[in-house]
Amino acid sequence: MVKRKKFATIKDVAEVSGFSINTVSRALSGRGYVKKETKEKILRVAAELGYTRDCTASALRTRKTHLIGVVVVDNTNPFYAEVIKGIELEARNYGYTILLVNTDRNYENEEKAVNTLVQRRVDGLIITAVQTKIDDILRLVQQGIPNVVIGARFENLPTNYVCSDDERGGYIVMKYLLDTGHKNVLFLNAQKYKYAARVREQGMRKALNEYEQTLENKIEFEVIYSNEGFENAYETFQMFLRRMKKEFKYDAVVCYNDIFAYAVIKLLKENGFKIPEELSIVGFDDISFSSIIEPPLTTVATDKIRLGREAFKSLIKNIETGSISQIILPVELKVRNSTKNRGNGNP
Amino acid sequence: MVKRKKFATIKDVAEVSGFSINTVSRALSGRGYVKKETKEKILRVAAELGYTRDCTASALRTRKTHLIGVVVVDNTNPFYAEVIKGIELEARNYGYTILLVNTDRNYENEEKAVNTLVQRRVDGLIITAVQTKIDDILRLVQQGIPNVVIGARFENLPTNYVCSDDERGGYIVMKYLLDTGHKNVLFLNAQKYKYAARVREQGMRKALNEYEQTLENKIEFEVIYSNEGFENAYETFQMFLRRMKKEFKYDAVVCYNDIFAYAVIKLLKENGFKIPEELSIVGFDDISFSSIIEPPLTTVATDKIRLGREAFKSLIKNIETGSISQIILPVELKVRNSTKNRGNGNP
DNA sequence: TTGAAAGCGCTAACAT
DNA sequence: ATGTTAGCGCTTTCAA
Repeated sequence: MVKRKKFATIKDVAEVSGFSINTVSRALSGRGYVKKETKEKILRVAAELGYTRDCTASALRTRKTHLIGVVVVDNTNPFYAEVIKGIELEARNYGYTILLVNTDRNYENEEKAVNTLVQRRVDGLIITAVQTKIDDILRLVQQGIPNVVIGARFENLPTNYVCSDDERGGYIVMKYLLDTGHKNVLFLNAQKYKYAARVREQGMRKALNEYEQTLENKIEFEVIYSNEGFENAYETFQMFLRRMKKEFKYDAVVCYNDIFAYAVIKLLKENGFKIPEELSIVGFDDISFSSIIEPPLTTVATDKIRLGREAFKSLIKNIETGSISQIILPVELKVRNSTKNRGNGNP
Repeated sequence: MVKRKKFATIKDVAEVSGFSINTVSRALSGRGYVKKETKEKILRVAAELGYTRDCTASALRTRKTHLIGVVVVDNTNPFYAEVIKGIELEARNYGYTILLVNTDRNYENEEKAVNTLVQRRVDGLIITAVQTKIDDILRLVQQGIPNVVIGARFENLPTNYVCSDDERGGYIVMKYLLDTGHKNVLFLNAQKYKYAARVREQGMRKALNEYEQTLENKIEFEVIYSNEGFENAYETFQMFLRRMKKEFKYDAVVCYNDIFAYAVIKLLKENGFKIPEELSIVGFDDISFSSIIEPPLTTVATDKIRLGREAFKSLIKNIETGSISQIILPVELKVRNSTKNRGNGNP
């Protein structure tokens, strides 16, 4: 085995170069005055010795680790994967490195994650919360530890958050469906403890109300709820289909996210439904597979990389200036082939 | 703004509890002798003061950060996403936290990533290498910094690696196609600087040779190469199709990975081919969408979460004992609906 | 069973 | 422009 070599320290560099520890420190960090030739010599010696700064030491001294904690429900979920990518990209730009922890949708894990990250003295945290409980986040706020929550809003709290405009997302989906002549809409939503689940439904109902008031037109709208994940959605929708038997009357199924939509599409195909001929399917998130699946999925898109970048920028601003930012990113309906115009809509 | 509170230190706990710093340290870390009542009192005081251990300080003193660096080409790639998940899961079990850095398939980024992680004094690194150049990894080995490479083998070097049995993967794919009566096989491979690209092709050729020797049966086998990613594969295959025009004669297209396969399926569908009626498609990796895409994709599966876990365990073993492990995980052909038996095969 | 003191590698205040 | 010194919060001898 190759024995791990001890790293050279600034002390070593000082001894070899003949300057003091302090001068070496200033030369290497670029802070403070050093004569040009001195600096050159020090840098040369440092290179010879294979010196690399020890971040653990400078972190202890300066109380800045340049580390940020990223707590996420599941990094394999394509939505979070892109958010993480955005965070990491921006963090790297700013000289930060991210500590990644998954919670597997479990609040206890989330709490543990936050605790270990605090122990590690991260400069701040970005959290996509499980949302069944938020005590851990409240505690962070109370302790004054910089943090940004992604995908949920705490309306009355002075906390940073970044999320997409989910109410508008729900609104534009419903409006689009009504405008294209759909009369029977089913919403396969996620559980309501999720912020996005609540407001997407709100947005849809808002569009529905507006439409019904202007047109005196009766629309069927039903909502069912599923736990997260392809399997759960598949099972929930399968049960629903069975209960409906032949009386399945919907001409559109809106799904809480694209993964739900994949489950719905799969089941409907298996049951002989033609999409979009017989009914339309809509998702949320526009994850990358949605454009290559069959049929390509109509969905409400958010720029997930941007979501991540904004979250990081919001965090860094909070770290540096203490200012709070609450950011809502725009959404956009991507109309693809899983929906079609059924005529006779709102002109 | 809520001012960030200074964290309580063991010194604070010592003063309040009336014991020495050292005793407090032992009580809190669990190392060394402390009387039961003393310990209880100390723990109580620590809790009152909201004490949390400062990892940056203990890392400096003990030279163990309990941090590991994970360098990955792109965390949004479903393959790597699962590998990361496996690493993170196992790391969390062992009290380690992962630092994640993307390289965007760029060697310079990989080198920078390795350098910053070394500066941060991670206890070890897990790297899915870009593979255009491996100097950075050689340097790690030479410096005696524990590391594990995922997905590539350095045959003559005493380095840790974990990969799947790609040669066998190629072999079983080709064997399966021949056994099910395919006569014209196209392989849309990745560029050959990739280890997996080379050995998958080798495995396929091996099966081909065995078959031709026993049966005196002539099989057409052609290989084309694409850069990584859906778009590149799409473009490469599109060019190929155009060049072929109407003379596209293959009854099977094997793809370097599932993402390539999605591109191929999309293009073939767009050009009116029926899958699997007219030709079979096979991928590698079995990422989660492969079972829900249309048609469900036949592919060579590896347990990616396990790949990640094994990588971490290999790393930790190397850190603790210095032993080298080279692990090759089994592969399995998942036959789904993108392939079919064309009869007249090897009985 | 507990305490005193040194020191990990770095930075920052102050002195020269 | 450079050096001296103290100290970040913890662990680790060693001594009591």
